[in-house]
Amino acid sequence: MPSPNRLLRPFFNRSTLIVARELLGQRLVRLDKGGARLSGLIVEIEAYIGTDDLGCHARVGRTPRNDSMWGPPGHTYVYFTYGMHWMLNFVTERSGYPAATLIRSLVPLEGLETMRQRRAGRPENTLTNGPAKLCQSLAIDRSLDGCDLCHPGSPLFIEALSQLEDDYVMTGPRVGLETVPEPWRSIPWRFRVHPNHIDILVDKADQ
DNA sequence: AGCACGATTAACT
DNA sequence: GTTAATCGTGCTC
Repeated sequence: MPSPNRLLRPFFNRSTLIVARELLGQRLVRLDKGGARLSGLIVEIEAYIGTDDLGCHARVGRTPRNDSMWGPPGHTYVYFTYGMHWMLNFVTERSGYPAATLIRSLVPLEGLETMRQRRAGRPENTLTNGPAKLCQSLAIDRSLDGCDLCHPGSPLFIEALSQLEDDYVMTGPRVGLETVPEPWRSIPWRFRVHPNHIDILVDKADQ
């Protein structure tokens, strides 16, 4: 059953910075085993753009690991790091150009019981407030690498809500790039929903 | 074949 | 604030 407001290919086939900015406040939906809906609002996201970006995995060229990032927009790029964590990205821009957005944090909306089970023993406020934590709660791993967000019936997609006003968007340097040379280390390609606006956003999404 | 390291997290002082 | 966990990946020999 196609979702009425699912974001489609043209949305992702644009400048990565625009896509990242506009994904803030949108609802990420994961159809779990059995079809149960797990979802959350995207409140933190980062952009990784091309082979010149020394913070981007594509800096080493096309490899089996980062292959999805070079493919068509609107697909996932899911990778494994630190020997234990999965990370979720959405591929942007034209096919052949490697760029993606890293989903760093969600506010959980649906399926919290399942998320709690997968994050057993951890505090309630740590279900999806980190790139590896949200992948654990949503059961995202290698099997979802290359998944087409725009394909009807896909187990992962974005439901469009209203666009966030600029007043509620914060930008800054990307996280975890301390060893990356400037300007890439400090370039403000991290986007967040202002903390004071998150409750309002959740209330609107609940309507 | 061997090596150094990572778009992180949790547990520690 | 510091550090261990843990292994796939890409690089060098």
